Amino acid sequence: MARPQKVSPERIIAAAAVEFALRGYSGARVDGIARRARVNKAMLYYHFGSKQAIYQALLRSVFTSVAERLRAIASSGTSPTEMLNRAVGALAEFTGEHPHFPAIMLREVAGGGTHLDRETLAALTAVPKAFSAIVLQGVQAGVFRPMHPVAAYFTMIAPIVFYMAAAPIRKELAEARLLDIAALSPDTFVAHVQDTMRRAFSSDPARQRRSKP
Amino acid sequence: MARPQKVSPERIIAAAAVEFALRGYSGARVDGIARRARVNKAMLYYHFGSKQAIYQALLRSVFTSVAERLRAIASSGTSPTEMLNRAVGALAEFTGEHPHFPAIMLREVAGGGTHLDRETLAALTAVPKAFSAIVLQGVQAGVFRPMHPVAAYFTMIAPIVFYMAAAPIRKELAEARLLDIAALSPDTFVAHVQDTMRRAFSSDPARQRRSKP
DNA sequence: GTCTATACTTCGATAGAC
DNA sequence: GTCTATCGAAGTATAGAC
Repeated sequence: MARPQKVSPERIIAAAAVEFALRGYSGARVDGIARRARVNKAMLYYHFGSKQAIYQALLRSVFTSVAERLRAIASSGTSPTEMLNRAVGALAEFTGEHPHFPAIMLREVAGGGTHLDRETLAALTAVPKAFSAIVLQGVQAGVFRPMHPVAAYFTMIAPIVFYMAAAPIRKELAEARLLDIAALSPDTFVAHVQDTMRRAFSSDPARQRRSKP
Repeated sequence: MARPQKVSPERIIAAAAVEFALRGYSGARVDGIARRARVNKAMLYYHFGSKQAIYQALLRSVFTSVAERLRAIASSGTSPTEMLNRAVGALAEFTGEHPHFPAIMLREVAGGGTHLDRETLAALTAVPKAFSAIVLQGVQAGVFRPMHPVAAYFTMIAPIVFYMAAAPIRKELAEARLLDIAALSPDTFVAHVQDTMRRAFSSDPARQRRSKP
């Protein structure tokens, strides 16, 4: 019978996601995280010990979730082409649930892993590994052309993450009438990436429409 | 006959590029920029007035250079497919000359343009506009499938910038033996992206090899 | 476990001599 | 134009009461 007050650590991580995504590691303020989580700043230090520890806990949580979704798709038993579609869709869907994910990923890549310990790096690595499993199945089945699975990973995840993270700047450019992108909705773009990846990965044009030549 | 001391503003911008790329806007230190540029900190304020002004000058310079290269390709008169190859190559080449460019771009996208004035936003916009000119030529000639040119832009630039910016983290993961990417050199990846984009943008399999069906 | 108050540090910016 | 010295704000982290 302990009670009322919601858990805390989860709320703190959720608040940290917003703060780090918006301002970056250095720009994020511990006070800002505390305010967003509606807990006292001392609580952050009580639960996590440091700003860096909060950051690492956040990244481990995010990357582990993403990798799990991709692994589920990789072991679903459907066709590689369908897995590819679902992988792109799953990333878009994950972004819908965690709108801060793309910016966090972009910032961490740009930061070169400076603030990460080995465990967090391992969690990050699980994402390309999960996607590689999909690519390898497609290549071995002959429906994808031979390619380095990590190269395929970069060409798939970068457009999705980049476009999604660019949401604020796209909005700003559209409103300032600097760029005409009214027709480019997120759904449209996700479909574009699925189409693009399917064409780019297919082993050859003849097989592009039928999986059994 | 003024003399000795090299110009300064250029040196400051070059130093700022390194500092901002490595640490992000908030993480970058004005003292750090001054030290890298081997000028006194007061000189930065004499020439630029504020940290933010240095940042904006840097971004205008970088985006303007990139846009110019793409525009040159767009008006070169070669085939759209060749332009596409050259655009990807030009971005890779630009990164070779300005190794900090990818991280700066990723960080700015993630930051949502927060630190930018309208002029800098316009300079940023020139990049997708220049690439769109290439895409539109290809679509009108029938060698590219119909697509939103800005969608095409995102799918092309994101992999290059993302992969290049990831250089430090790729190195770290490879050395920690967390990911096997020894075979994935920058040259290999650039060729992969060129191949991927050519396949993804082609109007249809039959036309992939001949421009006149 | 939770909060207030504060110690300690770092950073952006400027004053003022030369 | 260039430098040294420094101010004031803001930031991370902690002490200590409850």
